[in-house]
Amino acid sequence: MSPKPRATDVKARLVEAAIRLLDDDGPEALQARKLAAEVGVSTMAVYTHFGGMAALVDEVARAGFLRLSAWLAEVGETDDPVADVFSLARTYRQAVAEQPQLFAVTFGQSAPGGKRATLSDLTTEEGREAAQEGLVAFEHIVRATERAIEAGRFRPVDKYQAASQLWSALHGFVTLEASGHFGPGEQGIDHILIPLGVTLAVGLGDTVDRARRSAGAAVATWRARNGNAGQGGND
Amino acid sequence: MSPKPRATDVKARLVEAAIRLLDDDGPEALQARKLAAEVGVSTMAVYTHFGGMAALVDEVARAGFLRLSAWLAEVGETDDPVADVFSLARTYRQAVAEQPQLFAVTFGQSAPGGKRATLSDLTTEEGREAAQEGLVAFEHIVRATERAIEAGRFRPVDKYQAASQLWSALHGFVTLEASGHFGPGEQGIDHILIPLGVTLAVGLGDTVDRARRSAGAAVATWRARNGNAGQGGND
DNA sequence: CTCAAATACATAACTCGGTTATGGATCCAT
DNA sequence: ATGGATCCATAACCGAGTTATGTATTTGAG
Repeated sequence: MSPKPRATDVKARLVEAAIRLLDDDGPEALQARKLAAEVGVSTMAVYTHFGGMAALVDEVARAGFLRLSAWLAEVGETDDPVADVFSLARTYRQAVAEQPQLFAVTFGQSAPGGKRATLSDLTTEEGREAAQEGLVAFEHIVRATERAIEAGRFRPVDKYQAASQLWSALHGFVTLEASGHFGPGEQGIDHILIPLGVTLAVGLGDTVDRARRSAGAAVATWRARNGNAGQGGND
Repeated sequence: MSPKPRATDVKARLVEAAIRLLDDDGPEALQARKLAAEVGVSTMAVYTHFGGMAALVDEVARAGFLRLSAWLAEVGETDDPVADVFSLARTYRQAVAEQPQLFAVTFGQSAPGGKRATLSDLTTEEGREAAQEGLVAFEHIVRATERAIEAGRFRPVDKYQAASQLWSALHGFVTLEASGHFGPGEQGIDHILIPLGVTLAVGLGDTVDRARRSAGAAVATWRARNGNAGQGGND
């Protein structure tokens, strides 16, 4: 009745191979034949486990969100919620910068086959799950925003509304930076992202002075945690 | 020596058909055979005029930027530069909302074949031209920002830097909205985009009061120009 | 322990879509 | 008019997703 499938890990290995090949060789590496060869199985494995390439790609997208959520979760909370917002932004950006191909898929910018119109009308079940994971990542921003409001740094507006503003700005920056605007390396961070964060914080109610100090605190935290590289670093 | 090619318009007709089919049938309609059939030629026309589908798609992307630039140019300038920023944002959003498929291609979110890693390493000549057109669209935002600084509404920061902040936020909002977040219809505009604009304006130096008035003025201008629909409009 | 059902997967063929090879028709300059 | 180049129709090629089919292996039941 319920012949539990053998505990092989072919499914997981396919996704792992997909992510690895994706970052190494670009989106065109996301091919059933290549992945199957990499894992050492036939292309049929893709269909028994996923039903098709689309679902496998959605699973890769979901993996991106999961990785992002995990990374954002590591940021943690300090007693300066605005600094935490900056840290979340820096982390979000770093994740995308380190695995641009993966997040291009995750954000639907590079769907092999040109599918995926909007996140709302996703076809596969895996796709809907991926969208859910995206909301989990968003929750981290909501939390920090909420604390900033509670701390009196932001005006008492709806936290989801304020968080959506921050998310829009952050996501837009990351997207445009990944597209090549704002120059290579860390340029965009100093010239655009941090000033953008200050602008938003001030616009949401913080003072210029406190916002700048929080930005500086986040930078210090970042350097302490990731080494003070990134000066001449080309990523 | 210079056998000027016959003045047929097959090339333009192919791009037009691509845009039309794209909006009607989605990205999967961007196929050499479908386009050729639509125009009434063979697939070879794609290769004589573009060299391949990739270049044709880049031309479609460029058409999106051109359309966006043209639309933004129509906004014009009033004596309230901050209101003009709101109007530009509203227009930018509207263009994407009306032709989401086109701009998904333009912004590289839906490249048939899964190409296009970053805008910086575009392969085809058309692709580079498309990127150039994107900068033209950006210039409209720079102009309005510059005038806002000159008018004393924004602090005297670098206009490109300030405009990049606005652009990031705007582009992020539009992208996320097109992905289905912020709900359908005009919801996102009232709940997120306009508050986001106020936040940014205030953060850049404007007062809350003046920023809100400018937002209101832009809304009034928009309604006057496009009819006061959009109340229950589902786009 | 045996057996039936279901799962996992190999092999190979099918389909669709981008691309290329080839040849003919048309247009322009000389 | 004629040579060369462009445009494009026909048809074949090729890569990649998918499907058809068969087999082995695992699982649960008796």
